[in-house]
Amino acid sequence: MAGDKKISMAVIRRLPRYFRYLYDLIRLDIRRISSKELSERMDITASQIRQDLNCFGGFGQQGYGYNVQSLYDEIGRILGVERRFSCALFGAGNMGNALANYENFQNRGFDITVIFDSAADKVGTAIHGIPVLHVDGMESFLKSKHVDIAILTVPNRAMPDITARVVKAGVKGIWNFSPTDLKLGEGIVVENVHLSDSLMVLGYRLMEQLREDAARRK
Amino acid sequence: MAGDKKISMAVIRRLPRYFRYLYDLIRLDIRRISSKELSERMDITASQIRQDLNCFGGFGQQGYGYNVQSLYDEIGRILGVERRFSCALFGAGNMGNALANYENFQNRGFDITVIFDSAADKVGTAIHGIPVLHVDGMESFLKSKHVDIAILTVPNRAMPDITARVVKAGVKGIWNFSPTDLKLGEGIVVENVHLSDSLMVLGYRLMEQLREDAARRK
DNA sequence: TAGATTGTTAATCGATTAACAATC
DNA sequence: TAGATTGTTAATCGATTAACAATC
Repeated sequence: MAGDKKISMAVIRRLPRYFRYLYDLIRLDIRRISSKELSERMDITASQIRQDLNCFGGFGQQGYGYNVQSLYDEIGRILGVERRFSCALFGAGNMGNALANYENFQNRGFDITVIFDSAADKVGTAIHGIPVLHVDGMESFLKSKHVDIAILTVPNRAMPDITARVVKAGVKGIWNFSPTDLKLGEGIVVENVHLSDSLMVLGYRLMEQLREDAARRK
Repeated sequence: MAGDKKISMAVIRRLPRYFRYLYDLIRLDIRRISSKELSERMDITASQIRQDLNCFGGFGQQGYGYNVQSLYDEIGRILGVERRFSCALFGAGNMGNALANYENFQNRGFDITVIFDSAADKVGTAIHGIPVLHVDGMESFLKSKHVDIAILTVPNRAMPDITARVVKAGVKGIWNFSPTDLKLGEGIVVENVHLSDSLMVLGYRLMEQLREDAARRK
């Protein structure tokens, strides 16, 4: 049922993955798919797929399965790909550069409208056509342009100041690339991309794997 | 007990976070901490902290708590920060550039020893002192230099070819920045960084938040 | 010793999987 | 109609939280 009951984060985090797989199916010109077939492609159980989708509504048809295009559209709608968010990128370093140049965010409804930095040689330039302004002037820009999301790629030491200021200026979402964990009040949504954490987990799992390989060889 | 029973991924993914918080405590010159105090800082339950740590051994002391430095050392050891992995970076685009310039991976024991690309204007140059070689020659390099990890920042269309080749050349871990989900055999460890997925989840949660805000205002 | 806090077992909660009646 | 496959309920599994005896 498409009720209003709270959807669990576990389900939400799987939605973009469904979205990607369905897009692939469309490109392969596959028109319909059963939870069974999809489960084999995605390597999750058919049960989970049906449970997940039924959090949002009955998108399938008994005896038939799911129409690929309409399921894709539905999940896109749930993820809100048609709405647009205005984003400000903080930090014009290497990661900031990479994100500013990444076309894909546009397609997903995220417009990076400004980049803030404090380095004199960067302020006044543009990256991928996006103007780089001095961070001192963020408040008036964020408020007047109604920026929804701050993308943070600033050094750790700058984090407390920057986060406090963007939140005060009305930003509601933060995409955080710094290792700092943000402690913010209610009503601010934070999504972390902790690259070092991810790499360390890879390292742990790799060591574990190598230990297993060694044990098997014995 | 420091047994050999399989540690769950949920626990492993929390380890880098403990590691970061303990490092912060060291810098604050805090010598000991109880699970209660740490739980308040990290916003998780004290019970969970004690359960997590006890997967690996009894690091604390009744009536005292945990010694910050030695707990930091223990978790570092579990995460294997002292071992070194040899990494090859594929793709000298914006993301590749950002990763090549990121000092922090070195500190965590990951050495990027080579960058592979196919663009004539990039091959033969160096990024952050790391040589950019043509991707055609990857096999001999990967094998002779015993590369452990491939960091993939290549376009989607190049993924099937590149992954097949790095695995064949003996790479055991993949840090994947492309939206492609890798389907690999047993024994290859893959850690994904799906930036678009993360951003879409942020978008979903933000819409949800805005709906709640609107409901509250009524 | 008394107080504090761990290590660990038991209880609870939530997420995943299995089963099957409903229905296309 | 018969076969297929969903939507949904029930069972299982695993992770989190609570409780408390052990012990510093």
